[in-house]
Amino acid sequence: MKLSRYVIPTLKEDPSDAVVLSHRLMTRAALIRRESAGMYIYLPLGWRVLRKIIAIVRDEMDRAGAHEFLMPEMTAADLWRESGRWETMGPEMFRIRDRNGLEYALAPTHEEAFTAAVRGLVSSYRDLPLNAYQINTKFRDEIRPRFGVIRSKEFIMKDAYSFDMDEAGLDASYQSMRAAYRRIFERCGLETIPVEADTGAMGGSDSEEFMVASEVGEETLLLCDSCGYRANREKAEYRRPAPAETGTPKPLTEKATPDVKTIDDLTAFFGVSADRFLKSIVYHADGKPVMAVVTGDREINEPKLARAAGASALELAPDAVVEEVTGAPVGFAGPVTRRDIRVICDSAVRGAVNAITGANAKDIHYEGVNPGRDFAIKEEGDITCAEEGDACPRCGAALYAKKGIEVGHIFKLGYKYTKSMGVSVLNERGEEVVPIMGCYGIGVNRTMAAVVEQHHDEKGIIWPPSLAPFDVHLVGLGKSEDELKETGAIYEALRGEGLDVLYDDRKASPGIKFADADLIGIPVRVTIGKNYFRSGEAEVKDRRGGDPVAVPRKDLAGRIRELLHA
RNA sequence: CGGGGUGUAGCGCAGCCCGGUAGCGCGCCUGCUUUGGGAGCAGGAUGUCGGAGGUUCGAAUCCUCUCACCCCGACCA
Repeated sequence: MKLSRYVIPTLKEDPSDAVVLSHRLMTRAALIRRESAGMYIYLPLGWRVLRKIIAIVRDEMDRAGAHEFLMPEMTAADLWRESGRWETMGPEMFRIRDRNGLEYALAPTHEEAFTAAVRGLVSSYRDLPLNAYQINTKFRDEIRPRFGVIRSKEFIMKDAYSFDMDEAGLDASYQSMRAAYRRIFERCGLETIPVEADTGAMGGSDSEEFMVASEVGEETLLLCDSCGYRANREKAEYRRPAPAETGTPKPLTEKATPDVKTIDDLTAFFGVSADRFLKSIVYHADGKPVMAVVTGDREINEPKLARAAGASALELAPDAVVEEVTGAPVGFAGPVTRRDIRVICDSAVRGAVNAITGANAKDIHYEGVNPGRDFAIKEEGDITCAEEGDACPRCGAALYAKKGIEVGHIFKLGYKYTKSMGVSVLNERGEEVVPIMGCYGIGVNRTMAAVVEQHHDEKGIIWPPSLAPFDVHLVGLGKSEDELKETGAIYEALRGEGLDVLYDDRKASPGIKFADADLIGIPVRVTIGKNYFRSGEAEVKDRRGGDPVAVPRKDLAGRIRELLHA
């Protein structure tokens, strides 16, 4: 490709709206342009990279025995009503109507669509296992699109759905996808950390996310180097320390605490550490109020709480609801006073002695609160977040935290969709069996951004050869007609060798050409300039680093190949 | 949705407080000279100052409404 005829509007300055590095570099290197909030144009260069990623994903999925489909993006509302998600998906799902008033969703995911499709395609155990996938656009009305292509309203996802006769089959499908994912990310030059994950709104059991460690990651991972435990903070467990305070129980007393509401206020007011308090927060779990009680030094983990409550939607209750169920303004809630509200306690609450908690009355707290004596613990479980420094649930070593970008997610779905949507096949004995599902996603655009986050320097992107938009960046510095002709001949010769060449044939200064080459980040740069016209040796430079090497023309293609495979 | 902020040339920004013919840098076009790490000189083009309404002799600037976008918090690949 001749650069003078291509569309590569590189930018010298950072775009003002880009805060993360991958977004800045991808915009400056002319891979993407923002179209509007959360929507991006992929320029020819960016689309080439996406296609490389897609090709790797497709190759590995096919190798793992999955079958590629192409599903409609517009999915009929009835499909979603069958699974019950038309009601539960919420505003994240774009909903539209046709001229007759029929309702559709712009698919944010395709469980229903694939389940319905497979329902009509399989009838016998001989048809299973089946793993169906597609590489297609997803639409999500994100609360807040962010970080360029990392979180957008419209993105390309590879989503796969496996159907098996039984759990053993599902496990085999799951493990096969797990292996394929490892290969995919490895081939993309991405170092990923697989972590245990929550299954979220899709519902299911086993679940792993593939994370790319990055400061701009929106996920927090808790990791243990000593035993290899790795989990998303939403899911991470931790070993509880033995209760520190084991004094004798004191009587329950009221204490006036005017305007003392937060744990920070309380530690200052009482002059004791945060773990001495029982923090009581009122949530709405599927619209019903639930009080979560944890020790004051801990953060409530909402996914864990939702699971403990058996709720699919969980959010902080509005202040008015808090006042109604506790009889006090926000800041004075507690589990002691009898109220008609469901209470879920963290497992650390049971060990508390002489704790302090809200008295469900304005400006009053209780001291000397002893669980079991002053209130009954009816429901308890782990509903708090693990923190850096907590003990690993497996080996007890200290966990440490890292930020990560989620690029892939695999999980065992179970029977949720096959049951609700009535999928069944006949087994060997002619009995109806409901298949069990697994579900596997990769964010293609996000993968691209994650690669840029992981592979760059101060000058620009450094593409892994497997994803690079071109193999070689040929910089022509010649001026005379003969020199231009000679450079053009080298360009054609390299193309003839089967290399993808981006030929900078512009009439521009060397500085501009080198700067653009560094910014765009094609793995090998070949310069045809003074040295070549003097000695017949081209300058070959590895974008990853190292000094340029002089290479005779006849050895060029071979040398380039070596670098691409290094 | 709550909190903070920004909309002025393709990009990055100044001008706004204190109203008076819209500017700078980069990029773009023409010519000459240059050119192995973002060249020089000369000339040139480009704006409904986000939109609507208002105040005023006069609005990028003041007022009201509105739209869009960005950043910080609740969702997920």
